[in-house]
Amino acid sequence: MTRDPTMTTDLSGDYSEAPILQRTLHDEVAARLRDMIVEGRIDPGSRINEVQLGRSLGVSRTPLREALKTLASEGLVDLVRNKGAIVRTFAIGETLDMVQALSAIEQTCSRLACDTASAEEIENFCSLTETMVSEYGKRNRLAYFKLNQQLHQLLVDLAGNQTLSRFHRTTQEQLRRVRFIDIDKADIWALATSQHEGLAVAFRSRDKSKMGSILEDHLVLTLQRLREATHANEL
Amino acid sequence: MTRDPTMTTDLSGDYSEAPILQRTLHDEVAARLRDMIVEGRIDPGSRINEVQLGRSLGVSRTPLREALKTLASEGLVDLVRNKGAIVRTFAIGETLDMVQALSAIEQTCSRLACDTASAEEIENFCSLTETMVSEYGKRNRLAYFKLNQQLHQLLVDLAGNQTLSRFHRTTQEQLRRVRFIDIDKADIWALATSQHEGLAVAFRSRDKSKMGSILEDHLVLTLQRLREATHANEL
DNA sequence: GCTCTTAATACTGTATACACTTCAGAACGC
DNA sequence: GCGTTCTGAAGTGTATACAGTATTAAGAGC
Repeated sequence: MTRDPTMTTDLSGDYSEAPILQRTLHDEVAARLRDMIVEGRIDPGSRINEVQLGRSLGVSRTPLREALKTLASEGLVDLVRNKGAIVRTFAIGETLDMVQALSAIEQTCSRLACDTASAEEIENFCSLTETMVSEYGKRNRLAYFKLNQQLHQLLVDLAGNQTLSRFHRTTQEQLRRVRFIDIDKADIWALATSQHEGLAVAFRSRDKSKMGSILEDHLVLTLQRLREATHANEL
Repeated sequence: MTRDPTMTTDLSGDYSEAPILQRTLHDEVAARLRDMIVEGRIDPGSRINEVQLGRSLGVSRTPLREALKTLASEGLVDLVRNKGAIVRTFAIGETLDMVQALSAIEQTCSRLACDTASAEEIENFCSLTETMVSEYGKRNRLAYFKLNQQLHQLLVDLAGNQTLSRFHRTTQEQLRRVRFIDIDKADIWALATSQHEGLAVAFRSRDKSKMGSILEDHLVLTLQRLREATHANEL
């Protein structure tokens, strides 16, 4: 018996699924590094000095190196033999690729979700949309942004395909790097919001092709926004 | 100057892009492990003993653990604190998810490729298809199988979206685990082959919707095949 | 002054050592 | 006999040590 028996009896109800989340050091380090890279606190293209970074994080090289392997798999750094980890520079093209990929997943999933989602789930989606619209009404960018991301992910999740959900999640995560280039112009913001409203309506009537075309429009809008932003502000 | 000058002058032509491929130990180990898992040489669900496996591979725990982090990111193993790496068991549902995801990518990419691929590239695709069909004529399963995989990947690559290509590649790689469940029945094999022929024709005329519907049929066929196979042979 | 060579330094790649957790079985009480 | 506690072994998590490679700077030759 590894746990305190009193605890065990306390939990004897049905709490067995509690995740508890005991992170290891390399997990923690990976998370920290991910943030640092994504938020641009480490220059893209720069090499990562393991001893230096390890010291600043207060860990030895071992968990740090393990974390770097994870980040490499996620495409955030490149690993070069005898040079170590190099923070990956995202070409504009790659960003557009990622956005396009996200949209492709969402379009596929919207079709699937029309078949598989329960009425309750769809209502949930719609009410979340409403919340977002109301945040738009208040011009609350941060709340809007978070809800927006949540909605896109929810749409994908409702298709019930774990593989696609995972891919969508990691890609979206990586895009945090460029997400500060966000809704600049009021008219574009308004348009995006109305698209979301349309999406919810189409979802409620399980209209696959309508959802598809709205998402396609949404993609075009995003790409355009990105291209404009990147002209001024080279990544 | 790090290299022997005579070498440098020898290479002064235009060989600078040679990949050379100096793998590190953890890369090598990751590749080996990937194969072992994918080919079922390590039982799904079993824990991986680091010292034991390291000894059998002739490496210390350090590169082995680093390799495991990579495999974990790829979803081949789960990492549990104080228990180490556990070979992931693929539920049937997850396999179906992956197949569906692959098809979704392919459908999206076929549409994109119709716009972006050059005539030459399309011809290349068509001739590869012909090669595969001729292998089908000889009932050469292995060659057929390889070409089949190549064709699917090529179609995706022709869309020119790195993100989608990468995802397609890793997912296909993971599916090697269940690919031994392959074309059992002659009629299904014939049907799949004819679908490929149709795909090439449609691609030549850049007929997006035709390609989409063929790929959808192809998916249905694959799913059906998988379901039948998995009924008999539980994974 | 410039280039090439060479030596020293810094840093990565790998192995080993130590600490802590988990698990299994023995010892013990009842 | 059954359950509980303790103890030891086994194994993972992390830190450190060592080896080999790249890079920088100094020096020699011209």
